Amino acid sequence: MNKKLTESLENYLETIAFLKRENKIARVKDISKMMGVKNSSVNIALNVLSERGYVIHERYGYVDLTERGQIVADDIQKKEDLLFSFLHNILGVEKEIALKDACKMEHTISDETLAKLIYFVGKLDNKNLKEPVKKKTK
Amino acid sequence: MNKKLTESLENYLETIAFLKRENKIARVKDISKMMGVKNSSVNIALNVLSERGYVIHERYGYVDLTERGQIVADDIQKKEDLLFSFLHNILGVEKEIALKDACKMEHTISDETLAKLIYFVGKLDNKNLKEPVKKKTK
DNA sequence: TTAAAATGTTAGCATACTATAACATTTTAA
DNA sequence: TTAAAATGTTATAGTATGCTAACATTTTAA
Repeated sequence: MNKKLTESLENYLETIAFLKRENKIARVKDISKMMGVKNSSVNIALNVLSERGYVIHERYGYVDLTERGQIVADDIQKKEDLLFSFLHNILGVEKEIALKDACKMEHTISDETLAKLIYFVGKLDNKNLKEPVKKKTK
Repeated sequence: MNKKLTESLENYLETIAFLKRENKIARVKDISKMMGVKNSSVNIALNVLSERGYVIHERYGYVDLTERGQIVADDIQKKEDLLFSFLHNILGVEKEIALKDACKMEHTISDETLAKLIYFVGKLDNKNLKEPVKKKTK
């Protein structure tokens, strides 16, 4: 059985995915710097993520995501992007705050809410771009 | 200095406030039952909340909120209500899931996002109730 | 090519939260 | 009014997360 990842572990995956996109590789030091934690904390997290099949990490070597780890990272990134866009572009929340809020919410939002939000955002776009909104008749 | 409360401690305050509203009083057993934890866990949380001035709890007696505790509980409840309403009434997320999501988000949403959401919900209501929406002219 | 610097790892400790089990107090009902 | 039941508390332990300090390895630059 595979327990759900904690928020912290999800953040490690997300960070590793980001570093791989940016630098092609991810190192312990980059991860700790980006996340504001110590190398030792990164190591411990990596051990857990390795055991559970989300990352590959050879001693003193680079850190890589397994397919399973990449899938989780992509999923979270997708949530973050949508939440950030909703908060910033639709609600008008300031960039930094919108990002901070999105980074917390991405770990807790349910698939159902995510789906509804995607639909809602799409509908809003249509309204704004294509036609005036009609009052819904009861 | 007063550190921010953890999500867990905020939940204890929220539950105590709920029980006081419903039953006039809050007891350790009611709290543990509602939160799905053991009495011993409640006790430890109450000790922390007492020390930090959020609750009053005499040994073997009822649990009460200080003014400070009540203010925090009210604040969180306000956030929960707004988030639930947005998720359920506007996005159309099913009741139980909307509540579950709101109960997580209420601990992380920033004041800025909260304010923007209140404004947005108000605007939507106006649109739906008073007049068709005009496309915003650039 | 080797010593210093940079990076990575491990051991031991701290905080937050929850649980179980043993014990204490209060409430209840016979 | 007192024994049983209900409720509350404490001691001890486990999981998750982070830190510092000591140590190991790799990279670098002289």
